[in-house]
Amino acid sequence: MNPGERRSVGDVETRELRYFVAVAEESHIGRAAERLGMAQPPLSRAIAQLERRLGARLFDRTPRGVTLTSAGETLLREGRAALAAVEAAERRTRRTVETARRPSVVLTAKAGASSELMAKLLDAYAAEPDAVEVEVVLSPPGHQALMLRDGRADVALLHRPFDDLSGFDVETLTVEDQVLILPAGHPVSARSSITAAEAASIPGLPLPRWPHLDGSYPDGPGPELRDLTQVLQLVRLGRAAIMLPDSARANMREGLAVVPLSDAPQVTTVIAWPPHSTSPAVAGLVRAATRL
Amino acid sequence: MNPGERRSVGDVETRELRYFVAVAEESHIGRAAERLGMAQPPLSRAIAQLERRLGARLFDRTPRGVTLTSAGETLLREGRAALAAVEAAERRTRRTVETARRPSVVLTAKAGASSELMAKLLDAYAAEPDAVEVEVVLSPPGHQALMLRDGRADVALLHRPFDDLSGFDVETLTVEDQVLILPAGHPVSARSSITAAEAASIPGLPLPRWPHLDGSYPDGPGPELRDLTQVLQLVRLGRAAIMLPDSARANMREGLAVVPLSDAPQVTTVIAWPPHSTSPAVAGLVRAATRL
DNA sequence: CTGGGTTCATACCGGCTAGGTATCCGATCC
DNA sequence: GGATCGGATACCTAGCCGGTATGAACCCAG
Repeated sequence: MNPGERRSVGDVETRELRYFVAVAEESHIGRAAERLGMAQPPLSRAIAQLERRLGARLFDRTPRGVTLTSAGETLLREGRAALAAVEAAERRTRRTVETARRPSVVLTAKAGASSELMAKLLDAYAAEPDAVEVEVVLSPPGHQALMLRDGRADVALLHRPFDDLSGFDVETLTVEDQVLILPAGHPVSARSSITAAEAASIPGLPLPRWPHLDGSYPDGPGPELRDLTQVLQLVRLGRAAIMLPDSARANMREGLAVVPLSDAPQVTTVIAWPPHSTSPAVAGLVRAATRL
Repeated sequence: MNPGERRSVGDVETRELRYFVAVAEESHIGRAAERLGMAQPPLSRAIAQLERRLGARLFDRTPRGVTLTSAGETLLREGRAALAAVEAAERRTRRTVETARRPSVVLTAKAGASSELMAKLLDAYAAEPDAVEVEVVLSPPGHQALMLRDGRADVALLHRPFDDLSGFDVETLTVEDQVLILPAGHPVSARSSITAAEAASIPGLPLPRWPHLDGSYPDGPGPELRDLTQVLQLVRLGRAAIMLPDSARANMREGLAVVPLSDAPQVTTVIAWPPHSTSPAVAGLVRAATRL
């Protein structure tokens, strides 16, 4: 074989994609190399080689690091999806032998939400004749879809419009309006309804900020929080307000008031699973969920 | 670094996936090696190594070749999807620089169908102010979804329930009933409707068989055909009948009769595109399509 | 039962390439 | 203008990937 053709154009390896994603996320080859546990020069070379192979400049080199070109942005988006798919293939293959020994199914849901729905779902499924063990993974908001994509979970409870449902098969479970939770006795709590825009600009009651998937926080005036109970405590103390789906009333204690939001999007809870799933346990969970 | 850990568990390369898929498809390591342009021993080793890494036996070795285990079937399904995703990442990245020079969008549709819809769509899109060149790729039935998945196309016209739409964003364009096309003058052509089961068992008029994605044909009595005009000719000659969506009447000539099918599933034509598409041309085509 | 054919596995070897170290170049900032 | 930071280049080493030769297990024919 011609040495120049040993690696035909159009044959990107996952290692290269991992390198690329690391560099893109760090915007810095040196730091990315450190994160990858390797030296900077080979990483520089690998990126350059990938750029040559793709016939596209992926980064603009600046004195402070590197920034993505538009081609790079495409590769970041698509490459992440591709890496998730490869990881999913790997995990699900491993899982196949595991579940053959002892059948089980991994269900993931947002920590601290849908607990009532979840309980009913688990009960309903457990009543099925061929029910297997359900491993429940409660992960931080927004991670459920990722876990489903990369094979760490078999089924997930997701929420429209917050989660990205693309690529999944879904079945709708509940649709709820959103409400604004604020301190009991606050003047606004007397109102019969409020708009999202108004809710976001109540003097002295900023909406809290939630972390992104990578752990960073958006800019804004509100407090940075990751825990729902923390937030509710803060609301009780008169330091914040928060928009939540209607079902959140269930977990509420004293000291809080509720005002319906007139124009906030409805929150849909769905059960989602990867397409082409062959697992009877997943099918059973979905069946149980839709029967609720 | 410890030599034994240079390649951490959980780090499958696309090359390995390609090897695995080839072996799975050939059910024969030697033939797969030939197809891959390599010798058999390294391929054997690569598969064994992959099995070790995944901790799962992927093939049962038989004296006549190899057969997939259940873990192998999982990896075949998931691995194909992962490879398509990697190829998509690569192609779309290349495409980004190409379309920056000269904007264009690749639309794929089933050869020999939807021609009227297609014409209207192209006209409607061309009328948009920022329309770009549309590269139409007519591919054999069933290939459209694949092309969309691996990045060879940007948008596709697909048909429920024939195409697998999972993983795509879609917008429904038309819904049609199916009809049975048979030779004019045939006794059955006098009926006002017919069931799919009846249509499949008309004496002397077998339904033709269509090739699978890999080019092989399903078993059955009907003729093996890949071309719609061929089929219609055969129908005219009184040698076959065929079930088609209602819109196929448009392309029909003399010598053919049409009987509505009472229980065949409706055929939905949709325009589909990969989720997270950032292409304004794709958005424009979708907009134009939904306005039809 | 025995010999040949088929198919995958093992043994061994060579070259490519991924990764390491040392160093350079270019830009920025005081 | 020197110091610093960050990426690129040069060069070397070793591991791995792929090739050839051969073994081992099984099937089938006679």
